Amino acid sequence: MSTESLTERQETVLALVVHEYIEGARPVGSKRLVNRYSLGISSATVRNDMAFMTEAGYLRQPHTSAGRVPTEQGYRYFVARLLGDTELPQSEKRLISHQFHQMRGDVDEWVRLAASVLASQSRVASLVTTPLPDRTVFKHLELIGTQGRQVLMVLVLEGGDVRQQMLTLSEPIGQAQLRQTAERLTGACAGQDANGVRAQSSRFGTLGKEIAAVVSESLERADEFSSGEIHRDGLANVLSQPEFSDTESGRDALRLLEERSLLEEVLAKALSPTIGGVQVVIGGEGAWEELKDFSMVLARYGAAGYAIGTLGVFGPKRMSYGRSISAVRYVAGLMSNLVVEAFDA
Amino acid sequence: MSTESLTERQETVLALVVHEYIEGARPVGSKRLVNRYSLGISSATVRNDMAFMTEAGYLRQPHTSAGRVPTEQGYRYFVARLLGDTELPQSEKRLISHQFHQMRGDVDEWVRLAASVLASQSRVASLVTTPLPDRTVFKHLELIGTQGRQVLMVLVLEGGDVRQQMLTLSEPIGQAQLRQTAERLTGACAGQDANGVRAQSSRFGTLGKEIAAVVSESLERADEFSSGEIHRDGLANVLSQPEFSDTESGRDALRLLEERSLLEEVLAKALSPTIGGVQVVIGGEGAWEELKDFSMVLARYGAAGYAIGTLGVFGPKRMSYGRSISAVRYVAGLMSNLVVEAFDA
DNA sequence: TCTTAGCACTCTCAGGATGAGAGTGCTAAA
DNA sequence: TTTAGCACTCTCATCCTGAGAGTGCTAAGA
Repeated sequence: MSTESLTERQETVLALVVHEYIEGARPVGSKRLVNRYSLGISSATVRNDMAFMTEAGYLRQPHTSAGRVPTEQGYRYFVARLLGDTELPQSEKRLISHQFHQMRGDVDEWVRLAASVLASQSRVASLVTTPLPDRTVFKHLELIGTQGRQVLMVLVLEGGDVRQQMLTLSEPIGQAQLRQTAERLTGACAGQDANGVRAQSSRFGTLGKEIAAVVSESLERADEFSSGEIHRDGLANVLSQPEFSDTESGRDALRLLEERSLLEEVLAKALSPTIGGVQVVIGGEGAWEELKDFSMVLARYGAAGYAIGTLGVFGPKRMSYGRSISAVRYVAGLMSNLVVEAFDA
Repeated sequence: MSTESLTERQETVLALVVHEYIEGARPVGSKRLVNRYSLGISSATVRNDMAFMTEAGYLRQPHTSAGRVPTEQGYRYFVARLLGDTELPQSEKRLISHQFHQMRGDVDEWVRLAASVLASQSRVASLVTTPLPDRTVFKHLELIGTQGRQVLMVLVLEGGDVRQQMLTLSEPIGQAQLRQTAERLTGACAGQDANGVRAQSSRFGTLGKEIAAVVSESLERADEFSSGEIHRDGLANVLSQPEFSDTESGRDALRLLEERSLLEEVLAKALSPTIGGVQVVIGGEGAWEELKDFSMVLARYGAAGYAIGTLGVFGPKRMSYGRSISAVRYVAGLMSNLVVEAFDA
């Protein structure tokens, strides 16, 4: 686990091992490397470098007399220092951008398309959460009586998000009074967050207080980090990866992808709350034992003051980081534009 | 493929073959049967019956001198005539019902729980769509200006469903006029469906006509059978089934489960629009070639005049139909109650 | 007429043996 | 420092083989 740095030649070898292993999914040997890439050195020299890097923790041998496989440390070094700034080819970008412009639908449709694009570009599984307002601010309230004491509350948030909720009032109230109360609340609380609404609460009558309590609670609930619905796509891609060909591990991979709570935790903790920048989580980074065989490439999208969501890909550690990173970066950019466009004039 | 009926003894044998094959996942032989179940006949007799039923199309031999496996026809006969009315054990019912009552959340949470329960009960994958109003009737409209010509339209439907949509008007309009128009439209169109709204349209001014067009279009869109979001759970269960242990077929299964359009088609066509009653789709029933290795057990839930959704399970033809049917029936019942409760006083 | 014991035959599948291929570390020479 | 050469190791696809389970058929029994 020493962090001594590598010579230029060693870096080349490391990069080739990572590349070759990602392509071929089997341990990479010295001879294979010199045969396929005409680097000007012999296999014995490569062997020496490999031995050094194995000692230093960048490579690993599955068994004596097998080729080398990158360790997590090796992948990290590769991603951080050897993988240049990758970009999707122009043609791909145009194609994707076209698909996004083709579509004029609701948020769910964007999310679905983003997940689909990420999955097909990265060739692993993808995750996209629906965007949620980053600071939940009240904008408008509507109360609609149904029958008896049952009332439908429609809460419009800054940024255009809408929530509906059924309330049971302590006594039946007519539509006229409901409307009046809703207008009063809207007038007094527009632009406030949960605490602001609570602060205004004393100004209202019984019904107003009752409603204000529900509203502030709802605003508060939204403020806790809840990632919204998580859309997945490309699950089948993960099963194509040879490391998950045996039933056991394939099932494990799927189980992780289905487990909402784990994913939410990773999305929340691994990503800095700022937008822009792609985060690579390799083998759980020591924090998540369950993820030790997996990597994720994640990014936030949206814009501060509007709404924020998360998207990314999930696959084996042996994934094409270049492809994944560039796809995630590009799609996050597109989605951010959409969020801003949709909520702006 | 003759449909001659079977003797009582043959039915017993068929039922046992189906049962044994579902449990053990390997072809069922005559000796095995007489050893494990003390039916009062010899293996030779069983062999004769098996030979007859193979001829008649209920059973199949994977190869000469292997045991028998039920055909689709065999499964259908079993489900229709031999599988009695199955019910979940009381203890399970209580447990599930408890989970549902525990939860006081929004529709998405119900859907998630239903999918989770179905998956764990049936031990295959589950699907649950969000409930949608069965006839889309306008109830209330709200227009909220944001900036410039951009307006957020909030459309409340009978039954409590809410949709939001961004509009770009042909010219900027102040909030006061927006509000007035919304009120006028609400007054004139409450209780109408898409055509009703269109019929009223001539009574409004320019802005009113513009909005009414969007509203009626939105109502219409909802009326086409769109199944809403499809929630899945228990995908990993499917991979545990031995028939999907090899990579190829497991991936196929997942791909089908991910394919929204196919699932929507099946849910729409296979199910009668009435609620109550569980439908079993075995091997695609000739209509869907892709589903020839799979079975689904489906039901609608909700209530006419409120909202309707679909739920069910998806697995190999060799699935426990008894368990699946009883789980689907019970969960559909619970969900129907929830829908009615939520939208009633 | 229906059932069953017996028999010869078939087919699968798990387990063991084997050899080719790929890779390694080490040593000694350039 | 690099490299050619060598002896050694480990995997993996392939082949072989025998046990086990199952079948259909025939002839005898109820």
